[in-house]
Amino acid sequence: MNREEMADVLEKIALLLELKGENPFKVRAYRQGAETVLAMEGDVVELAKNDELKGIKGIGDALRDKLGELAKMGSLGFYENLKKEFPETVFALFEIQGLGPKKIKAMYDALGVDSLEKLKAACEEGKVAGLPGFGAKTQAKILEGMAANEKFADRYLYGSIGNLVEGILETLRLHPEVSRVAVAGSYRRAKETLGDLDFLVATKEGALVCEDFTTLPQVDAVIACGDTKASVRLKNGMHCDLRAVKNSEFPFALQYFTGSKEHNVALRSLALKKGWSLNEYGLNPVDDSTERPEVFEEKDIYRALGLQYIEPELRENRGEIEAAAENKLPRLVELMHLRGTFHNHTTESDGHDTLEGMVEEAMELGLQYLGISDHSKSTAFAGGLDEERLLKQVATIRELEKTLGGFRIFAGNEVDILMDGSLDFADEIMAQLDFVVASVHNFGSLDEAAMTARICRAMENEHVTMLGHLTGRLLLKREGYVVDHARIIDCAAATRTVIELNCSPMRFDMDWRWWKRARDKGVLCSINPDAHSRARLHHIKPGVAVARKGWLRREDVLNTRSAAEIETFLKTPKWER
DNA sequence: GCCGTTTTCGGCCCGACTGTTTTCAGTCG
Repeated sequence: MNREEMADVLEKIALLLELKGENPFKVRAYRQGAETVLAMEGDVVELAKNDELKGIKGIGDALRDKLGELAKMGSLGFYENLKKEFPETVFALFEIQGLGPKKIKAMYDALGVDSLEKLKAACEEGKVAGLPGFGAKTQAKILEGMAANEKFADRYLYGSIGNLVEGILETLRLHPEVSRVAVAGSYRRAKETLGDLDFLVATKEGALVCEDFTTLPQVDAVIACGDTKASVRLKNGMHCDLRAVKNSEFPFALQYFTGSKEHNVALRSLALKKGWSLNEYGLNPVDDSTERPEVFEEKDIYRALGLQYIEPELRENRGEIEAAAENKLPRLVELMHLRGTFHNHTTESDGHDTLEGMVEEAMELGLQYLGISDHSKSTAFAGGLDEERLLKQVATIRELEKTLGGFRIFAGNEVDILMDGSLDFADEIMAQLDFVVASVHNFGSLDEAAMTARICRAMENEHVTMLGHLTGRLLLKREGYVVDHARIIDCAAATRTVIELNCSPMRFDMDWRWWKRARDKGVLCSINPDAHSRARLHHIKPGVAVARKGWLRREDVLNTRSAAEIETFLKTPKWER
């Protein structure tokens, strides 16, 4: 039983109680509890075992007992009983956009719908449209939602599985028969969503390492296990492969299994032109006239082909091979370059941690400054601040900052962009802030022209420092607003507005595919975690990887600048930045 | 089920949007 599994049980209880029509506040207490378990400090499993959760906000007597039972016994009687009332397959129904507990319950009671299969059949037979409160449009929306889910099926968020990957890597590294270890595939390329995981080891004992791999605690089921390859399904449902190769083959296998397919095809055809045949085992001369190059690491393969080393994040065949041939690859930004970060929430709006807690974590991360931007008043569901609370928060920040020995807190706000592109606060209020993140949170169904114009109008405001989560997308869940990226980038360049790379794992918004264009137009990026808890400040790490994927260099990222440089930047009139 | 400088009961974030209705229920954020 680990932290994630404990949180998952509470989350599932919340769903089942909802389905039973329980008091919505009780449901929320369980959901809140799941959040708390995920975000809280310390070893929550150990604390629960020893009944030391007293005083944790959001965990009361009932949840404390249940978490204790879970940690000690590995299961929870209350949950097991609850599960008996509905088949396991109902959980999948909640994943469909537009379906909530009431509708699911109505279909369950009237039609016996308790799985995706039965839901699909009921919709296709037109039975759903006939239920009271349902209609033809609802039925069509459900089918649409199911199609979207099938499209996204079995994919996972890059930013959410870092710990899982590190854990597996660590175990493989410790194996006595393993000399080299790497994670390859789309994870290594920092793709925002992943279908599976690929690990690679160099070993002389392939069969043994493969066998041991299948017994990792993260493994749920073994699909295949041979001398050079093992395939498993992990406990989170992810498909995961291990490849075992000889040490001399390792660089070739790493290059090959990192991909992308498109990059590899282009690379192999380049190799052929130079008289080599490249595959996952080696670089071989097509005829006997050429001598075999010495290859010890991946870099040597690229060198042998007359290329600069291409960082994994760039391997999408989007111009990186041509750039490498001309020695024109960018020197990419690195995590150690970050000096601070903007766009973070506190308990003043919908964050889970206090201002002090967030600052403490930022200091722990080695940052020099932190930007605080809670929600503005229009985002009422998130406890958005009105003018009075905002200015009070600014005063609190100024006072706290004096006690921090030079650590800077920049006082800002995530100000709502209203329907017409005007902003949630008047200019004279925003003028009292150090920075403003302007974001869209509603009217997501505006058409492309209206949404683009709305966002551009917001950027034209002199107080808007940066644009938050450009498309509002939620990866694997919801497409973003339809916007004209090119026009917005042009507008950002013209108005000297920074664009955020929101590195919440479900966002990574603006998308990496647009950053090179923005960079070339002189638009600055801010790598922002949009952290709603101190733990989520750590998302700047996958954020940097995705920024690298967008070809961004240190100088393209605002928050690689020192606190003093930021101070100057923010004090300079926007149009002169 | 949680919480408390109105503290052991009675609140608990609430507005927009959609599709179903003819004034509202369900979902989302």
